[in-house]
Amino acid sequence: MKASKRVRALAKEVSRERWRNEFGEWFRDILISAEIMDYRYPIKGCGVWLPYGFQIRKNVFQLIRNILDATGHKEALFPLLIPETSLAKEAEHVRGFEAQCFWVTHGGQKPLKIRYALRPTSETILGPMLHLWIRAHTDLPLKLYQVVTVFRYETKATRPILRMREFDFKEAHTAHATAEEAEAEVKEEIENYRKFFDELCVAYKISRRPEWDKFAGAVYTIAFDMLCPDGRTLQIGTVHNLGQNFAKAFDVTYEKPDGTHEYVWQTCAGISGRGIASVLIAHGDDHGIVLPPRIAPIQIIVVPIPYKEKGETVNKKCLEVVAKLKKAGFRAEADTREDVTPGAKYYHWELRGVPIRIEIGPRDIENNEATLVRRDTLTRETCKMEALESRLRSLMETMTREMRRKAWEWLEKHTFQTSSLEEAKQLISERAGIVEAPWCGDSECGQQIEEAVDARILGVPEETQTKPKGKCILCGKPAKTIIRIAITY
RNA sequence: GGGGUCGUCGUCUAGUUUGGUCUAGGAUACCAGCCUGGGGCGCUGGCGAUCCGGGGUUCAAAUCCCCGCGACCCCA
Repeated sequence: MKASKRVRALAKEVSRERWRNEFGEWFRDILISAEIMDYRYPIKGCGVWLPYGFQIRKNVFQLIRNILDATGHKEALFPLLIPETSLAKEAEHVRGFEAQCFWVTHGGQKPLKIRYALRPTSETILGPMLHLWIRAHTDLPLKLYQVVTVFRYETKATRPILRMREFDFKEAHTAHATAEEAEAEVKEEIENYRKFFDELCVAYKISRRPEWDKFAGAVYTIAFDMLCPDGRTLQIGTVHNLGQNFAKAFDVTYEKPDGTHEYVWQTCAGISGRGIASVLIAHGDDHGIVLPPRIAPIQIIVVPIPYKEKGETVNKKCLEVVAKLKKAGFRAEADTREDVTPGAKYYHWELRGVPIRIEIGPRDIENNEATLVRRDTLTRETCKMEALESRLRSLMETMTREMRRKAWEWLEKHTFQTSSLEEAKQLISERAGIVEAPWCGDSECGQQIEEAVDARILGVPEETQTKPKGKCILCGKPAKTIIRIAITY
């Protein structure tokens, strides 16, 4: 057992056997052992973000905040409670959400006259306020976002981070004067999310969800999906064009320059804690998680390799290096625990995904060097002390680039094109990944495809304009589009 | 919505079929000390479980029955 572990550790390719073959268990274990989330809270679907996980989460939040700020979105904070009367205003919306709401029914001992829902999403919270705030075209566009937790009463398959009853939500809400502006905003949100996931080095497919699977109350829904190692996809971000549906429900109108009035055009977009999960999943291996330097709470861990009487010198050197790196803007720390061997420290920090490890021992000091180890490849190199900072900077860039490339390669390798229903079925049953096939565009037919292959239709590719060749995979009529099919989380 | 499997130290697990030998065993983690130190070192000692919660059957329940909570899987 120990021998095989050692061999694995020193092998050229970092092992991903468990990551691939026992993904569910791998993910669960990693959350606890890497100290990201403790899911043992006594309510189903609720978990505790542990300090290390919370720090990752914080860095991811900062990333999305920066991106939204840069496109003129203003952060705000709306209330948690929704009066039932508000939730009920948009017919489709309430139909989609009322069954998954937690309801506040009492104040103290007294039953409430009007029940309150804990927000499952916030469109109907914005509604009454937009009605008050928006008077004229000069008030538009209005671009807001908030970072909150939302609540959905999942009855069955809850999973840590992937499907929780309480989960964090970075939701953007916008209102515009024209349909065209709303449409442009949707494009902008998609670009924002691209940037976001590119920074996280996560690979994704962007699909226009089919009619029967769009957001309740939206005109259309664009979704980002990633592929998990077990061949199932995970929805990690959505952008919705709401048209005037909510504006009509909440009577949100504005005065045009010519004095007439019109309902506003709205969009909304959201990314949940799954955004964090996507990073953990995309880059994981049998040693643990691998964090892109951009979001790693600790970017560099310095491990002293003390030898008997030289222990003092080595530790001193390590602390010196850390101080220097901190000054240079790196998030660096030294692991000077005395009762833990260097090897144990390697495993400890690899599990937690620290991008770069620096080892400093007597040999390094003698040569005025440090030994650097990359977390993604576990490859070693030595570096002269005076070149350390620039080398670390370039290493981090290289790592980020290669992690991104590796993730995309993996996604593409598990995306299949076929025009045969049998083959699609086969691929899906093998959990091979995402299947792309020609489709006639008919909803009825689409839902029959879902049944036939026993999987979900993610939708029509949004990022490419691939012309479909041939006939619909099911009914044989001329194909109008490509659809993506996969087993989903 | 329907069906199934399961719940034992922090974690993983033995014991449950056939109630008594369980004062619940092991591994790992944790704590103390010694020894080490370029990939999970070793040794010694220690802490740690009213067996998910509640009720029932029985002389006797981790073990059988019922309800609840929670986890996992399959089907719709």
